[in-house]
Amino acid sequence: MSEPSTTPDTRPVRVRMAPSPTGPLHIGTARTSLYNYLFARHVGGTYVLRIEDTDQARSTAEYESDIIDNLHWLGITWDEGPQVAGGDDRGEDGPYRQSQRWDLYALEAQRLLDAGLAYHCWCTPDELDEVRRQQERDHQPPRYNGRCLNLTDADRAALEAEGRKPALRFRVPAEKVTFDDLIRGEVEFDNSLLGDFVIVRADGVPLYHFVVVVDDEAMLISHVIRGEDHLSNTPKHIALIRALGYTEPRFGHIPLILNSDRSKMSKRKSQTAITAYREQGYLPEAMVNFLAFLGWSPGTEEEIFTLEELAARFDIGHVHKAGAIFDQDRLDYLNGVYIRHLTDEQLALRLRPFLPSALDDSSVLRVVPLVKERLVRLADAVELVAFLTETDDEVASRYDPEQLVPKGRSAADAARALELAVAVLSPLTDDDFAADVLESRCRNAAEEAGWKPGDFFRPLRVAVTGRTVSPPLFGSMELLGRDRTLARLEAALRRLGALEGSPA
RNA sequence: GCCCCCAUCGUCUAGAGGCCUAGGACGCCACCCUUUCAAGGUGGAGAUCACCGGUUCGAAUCCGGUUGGGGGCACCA
Repeated sequence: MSEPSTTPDTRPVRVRMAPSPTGPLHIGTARTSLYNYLFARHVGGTYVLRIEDTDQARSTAEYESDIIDNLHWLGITWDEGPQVAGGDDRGEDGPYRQSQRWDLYALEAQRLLDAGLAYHCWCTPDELDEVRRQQERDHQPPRYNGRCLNLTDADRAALEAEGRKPALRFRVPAEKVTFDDLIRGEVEFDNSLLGDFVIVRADGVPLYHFVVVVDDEAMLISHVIRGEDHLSNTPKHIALIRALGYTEPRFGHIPLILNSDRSKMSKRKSQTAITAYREQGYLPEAMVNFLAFLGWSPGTEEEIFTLEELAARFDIGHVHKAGAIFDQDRLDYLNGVYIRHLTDEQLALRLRPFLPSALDDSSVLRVVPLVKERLVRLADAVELVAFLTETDDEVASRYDPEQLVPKGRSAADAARALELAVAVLSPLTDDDFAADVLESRCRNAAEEAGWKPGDFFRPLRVAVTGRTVSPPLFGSMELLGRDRTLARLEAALRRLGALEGSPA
């Protein structure tokens, strides 16, 4: 087994995140980005963002924007790459989109070809498929059989004459490869099991395993921190690094985020797009805190950390080896914690985009104290305050005698409670219509009627909000205002009256 | 199939040979508070540290094997 020609650790710390814009920012990519960010910030290194868009057929500008926007949303910033700090591309080693770096790849591919370390391959997909199937039948590792390695010049000329374009295959040295993973320690692979792999497609497009190695060298990356799904690909990269005479970076493979069935987290089984969580009103602070703890902990019992605190504490050596299931309940809990930590003004600002524009800014601010302790996600506020923007008729259409009437009471009882409420509230002016006044009047009325407050309030709540679950009743009435509150109480009363008039 | 990685309550985790009759948090259950729902408070159930062997005076922690799970093996990334 051969040793790398250059020692790692001689470079200043530079890490990179290399998302592929073939889909919206994925939870797993976000977490890998976060760990790279924390690692870089912890040691004062440089963080590079590189867009891996060699697969032009699947990459789109929309996905690239989604990835960049959501990374920004999470608070993750990079020193070099596209839209640094939300502005222009910046950095000395750009461009930072692989689709703009093809000259470099072509040059490096030619070097390998000239040195005899790579060769043209004319095999068709069908032929390769057949070989693979045969190998499976023979219980052999599926790998390229080296057919085009032994072509004569005449063979080659004949194939070229047919007008066929060759792919370029890397000639993998049959040797054992060892590396010291930052998280897993010493790992050994036998590259003789690998088979020569394609590094440039027949149409001239360079492939991932090749470009990742070329770019990491060109961008002087010192530590490659990525998902465990790349662990088995690392020996390929190391073989390429050696063939090209590059410096071998340190590798660190972080555990995967898992579906509840412990398979790699996927769109099929989980919600994987960061955007989706953002749209439901998860806070970026909660998301970051949650993601950081999926595979890492500071080794104490503290669990609420800001991004800055995480960067100060983060230690790659404490990252777990085993995968972690994405636990929605825990995310929900953390999100609630972060929502409650916000000031009313901050929460109002965050809630603004989720609430209807019919609710003006000052109303949003007034609504905050009523909903703050009840929110898991920001979007939950929509249903909680819907009674404010719904018309009286819309609310009335929700009235259901089952809900209007408290357990163990009759419709007549419920009507009586509504009548009493109207009686004690209607004398109030609009200015006097404040929660504490409303509450004391209604409590007195309940007491005089011999009702438990909870039972008495039930028909009022349903009348005013159209729902059995609502923000605190009297604060809700205050926000609604005198006239609308009374109109709804009376509408509910009519509903109950109609009920009594009809046969049970 | 081949190669590699992994293994502490349902889940996220603490644990770096004695501090562990295994701690915290989420979730769950009960009670308290209470105008609904939440939030908050108190308490509880929940892990023979996957299994088997070894090393050691002593192992959740070190070693080997077994089992189970996962990942990778593309002219995708």
